[in-house]
Amino acid sequence: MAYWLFKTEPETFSIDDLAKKDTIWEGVRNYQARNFLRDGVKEGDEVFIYHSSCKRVGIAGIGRVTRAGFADPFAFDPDSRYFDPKSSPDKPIWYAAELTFVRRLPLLSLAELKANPALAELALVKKGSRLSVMPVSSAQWRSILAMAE
DNA sequence: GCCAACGTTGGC
DNA sequence: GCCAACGTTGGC
Repeated sequence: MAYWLFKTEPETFSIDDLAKKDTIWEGVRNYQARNFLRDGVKEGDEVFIYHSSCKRVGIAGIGRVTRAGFADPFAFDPDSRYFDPKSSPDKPIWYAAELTFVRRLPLLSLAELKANPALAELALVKKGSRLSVMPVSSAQWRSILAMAE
């Protein structure tokens, strides 16, 4: 089983929303993140949910992948803001995953995460990183969970 | 709201 | 293939 970190703007979709309802993580339109969704993310993997662009940025909880490696259906919907006419069901460009809620964590702020030397290699804390889907090693996962205790 | 960092686009 | 212009992300 692998671990990941997904970013979301809580005003759009938060850990509280995930707690209410399973969701398709759609609208990832960055090729590096797409590659992780297409090739890396598998059913059963666990995911830190990170709240970005808000008052308290940081890791807010955990989800689990219930379905992975399928084409992002929103790319085919002309009415969606994520519509991409270059993507088709035959040759999809964009991929999605489905998540279910596992649990909340006491918010681990970005500042705390940055201050932990064990997380220096985490893409999230690297300067200028804007990846919205990124891998988390099992060692990093354990370090972050330990911070939440 | 500002702006730095990064990704994408398109002219040449 | 280069690179300037533009758009987006995301912390502050």
